[in-house]
Amino acid sequence: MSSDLEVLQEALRGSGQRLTPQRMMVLSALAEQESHVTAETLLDLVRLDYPYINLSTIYRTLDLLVELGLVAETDLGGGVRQFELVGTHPHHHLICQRCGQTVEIGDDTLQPLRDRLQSHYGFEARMDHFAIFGVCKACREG
Amino acid sequence: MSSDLEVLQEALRGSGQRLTPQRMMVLSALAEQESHVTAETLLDLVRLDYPYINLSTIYRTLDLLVELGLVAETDLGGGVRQFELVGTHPHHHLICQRCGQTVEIGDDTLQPLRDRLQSHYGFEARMDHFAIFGVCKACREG
DNA sequence: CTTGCAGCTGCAAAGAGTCGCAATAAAGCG
DNA sequence: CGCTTTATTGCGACTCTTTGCAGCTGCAAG
Repeated sequence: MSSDLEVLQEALRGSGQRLTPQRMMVLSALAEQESHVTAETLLDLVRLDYPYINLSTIYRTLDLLVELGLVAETDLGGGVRQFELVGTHPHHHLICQRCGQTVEIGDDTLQPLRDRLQSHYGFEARMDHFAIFGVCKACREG
Repeated sequence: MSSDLEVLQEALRGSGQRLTPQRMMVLSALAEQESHVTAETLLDLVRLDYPYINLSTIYRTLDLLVELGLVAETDLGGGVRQFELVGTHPHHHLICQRCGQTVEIGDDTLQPLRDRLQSHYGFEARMDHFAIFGVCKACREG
């Protein structure tokens, strides 16, 4: 299915931006991933097809996709940012600061907060992929 | 008031760590600030008293203080991290991705989410200073 | 008061991400 | 199909932050 590419094309056209081979390759590499990827990983993946692509192009493309709401970015705590296509499987992470374990939670958990921000502040929160740090049950009891 | 130092001393003793002049200077510089500061700013402040302190000491001290829950760190989006003493004035930020404006919201807004994470997942979320990105009312209507 | 040893500090160098700029190449147009 | 405009690319330099290491120091036991 090429709907991702179509969405990209649409989004780019809408804001007067260009559909370049590099952008298509980045998006296609993203679409192949099951889970989060780093910029470095994407660089390697795209270089399989096109060895001349530059890391800053990857970053700029990712920034653009994030801005368009097509990609979610998250810092899961390791000092490296993770990127992921939005919409396929909306979720968030609880990260234990003691043991480092991460638990995935559904997007519906954040809906009440979203609603509240909307009604109280008129703010449309874009929480596509949140990382919430804290202490897990096991570590608190141990 | 020296309660910050007492808290620090207590916390350090508990985990077998040391109370060094550098750490005291960093904490004291933090305590003088009204609002967020960057590591670089802290470096300048501490160097007023002790010109030999190293930037990595600042970062390591901040990491430690964050781990102990005394300091909150936030990336407000500018690529530079902001640090702030916890407890004085718990708050969070809504940041508009269009116009860049930030709005401060009270900590109580996040309490329902905290409660939910606690009851559903046994997870004690540490959301000391959140940055929530999205689109503000003005930008959505304009 | 001295000593031993974690735990710190400062330094230098590596990682991660960003920026400015000249060259390139999409898209639209005739 | 070639031309023009202008966004985008690739590159190198730069910023912010982390890490490895060698030497130093707080602190508690002797």
